[in-house]
Amino acid sequence: MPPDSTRRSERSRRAIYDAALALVTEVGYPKTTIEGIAARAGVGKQTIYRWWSSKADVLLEAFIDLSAQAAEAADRAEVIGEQAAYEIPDTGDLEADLKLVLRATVDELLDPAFEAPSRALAAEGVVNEEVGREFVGKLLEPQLQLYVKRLRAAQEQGAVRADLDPRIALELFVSPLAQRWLQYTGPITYEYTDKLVEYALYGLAPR
Amino acid sequence: MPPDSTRRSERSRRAIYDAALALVTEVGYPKTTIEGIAARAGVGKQTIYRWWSSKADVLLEAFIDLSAQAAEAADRAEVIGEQAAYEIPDTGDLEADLKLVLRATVDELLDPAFEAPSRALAAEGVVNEEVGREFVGKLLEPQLQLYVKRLRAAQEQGAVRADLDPRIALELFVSPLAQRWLQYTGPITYEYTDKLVEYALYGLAPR
DNA sequence: GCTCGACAAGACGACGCGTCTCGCCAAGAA
DNA sequence: TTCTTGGCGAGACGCGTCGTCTTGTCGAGC
Repeated sequence: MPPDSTRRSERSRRAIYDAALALVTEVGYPKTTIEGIAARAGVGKQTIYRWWSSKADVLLEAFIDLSAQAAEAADRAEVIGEQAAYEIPDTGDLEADLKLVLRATVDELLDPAFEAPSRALAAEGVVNEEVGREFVGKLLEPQLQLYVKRLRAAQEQGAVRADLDPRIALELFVSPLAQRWLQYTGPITYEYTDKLVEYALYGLAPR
Repeated sequence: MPPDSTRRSERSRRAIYDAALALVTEVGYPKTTIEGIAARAGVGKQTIYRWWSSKADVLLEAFIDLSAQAAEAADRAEVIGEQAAYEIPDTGDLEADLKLVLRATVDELLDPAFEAPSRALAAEGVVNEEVGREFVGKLLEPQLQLYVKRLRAAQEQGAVRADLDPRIALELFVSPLAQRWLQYTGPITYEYTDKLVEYALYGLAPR
């Protein structure tokens, strides 16, 4: 039978999240062990096995929690443009808006606190379809839907062709950045993401 | 001191490649162990540790070998269009050529014999920069350079703007497919890759 | 005050790690 | 031919982590 969640220790849960994120950052995902997380968190191993099914599962929840905290903090501070986790700006200039957001994404991808855990989860997701789909569903796809929304607005404004599928269109500038980050296929710079936006909007063929 | 490669057993090398590829396909990368590869190949563990530094290293060489064999076979058969590992066709119609090659790539990505090992290596590469760079340098980048060559030809033909960087341009249609495959962010179909080519060539903005 | 179940701690057998020590055997030297 | 060399298959070894199980503690609700 499942454990009684009303008696669950919030203190342990938080300690486990913190320990998991710290260990992944410090020693890397492969050397992060359940035993290590338990020891660091001052927690019995059984407490981890009681609530999570695997190392990846722990890290996924820890990272979701971290993202939620970060989004909340950004929301409170009402900082626009630095890392708009909740919405993509709409100034009426699609090209400028996309360039701005992609530059912010570049900053986030290179932020060590986010890089280690998200790399670990992405890697696990490549080889473990269940983890992959959960990672995408809970973290990646919601971000991508922000682009869908912005592109739909652009279609109404006439800045993007009305017959295009926004969910595919966004991949033209998001996926190249993602691939460079995931697979080290090239450098990640503002100049690069700016070009991606330009190439995607105006096409490779001459006008 | 390094071992004497002139006395190396070719028989063992091949058996190790075969065992590694088979195990990754059958039980998955995480459950593939050096001990398991050795046992399956009928080989002492030390023989593996003598010539390779890690599980990823073994698999990388095994997969490179597999790819080389496949390319050689395709070359011999002179099959054009099904899986052109050596060159991208140039019929003068860039859109058609790219659609054809991307459709072939879709087939390859869904081929079980290639999928398991290449997923495993990609995953390892995400979290292990050294493996990642080797994977890219030896396997991925050579493939991408075929697109660079084809796009350069298209630029000379006037089918692609002369001021674009072909190495970035190719990412508009290759990376989205790669991301969907790696991260399960969406279905992979011919219709999808066809659209990628169209969107990339003619742009998102109205003409 | 009593019960119940999560908790920290850690013992347990299983297993893969990477290193090592054995004979065995084939190729080149004497 | 005989001798030497070094990779070879096999597997023992100590170590660390796995996931499970046991023990005693503690706090919340009846």
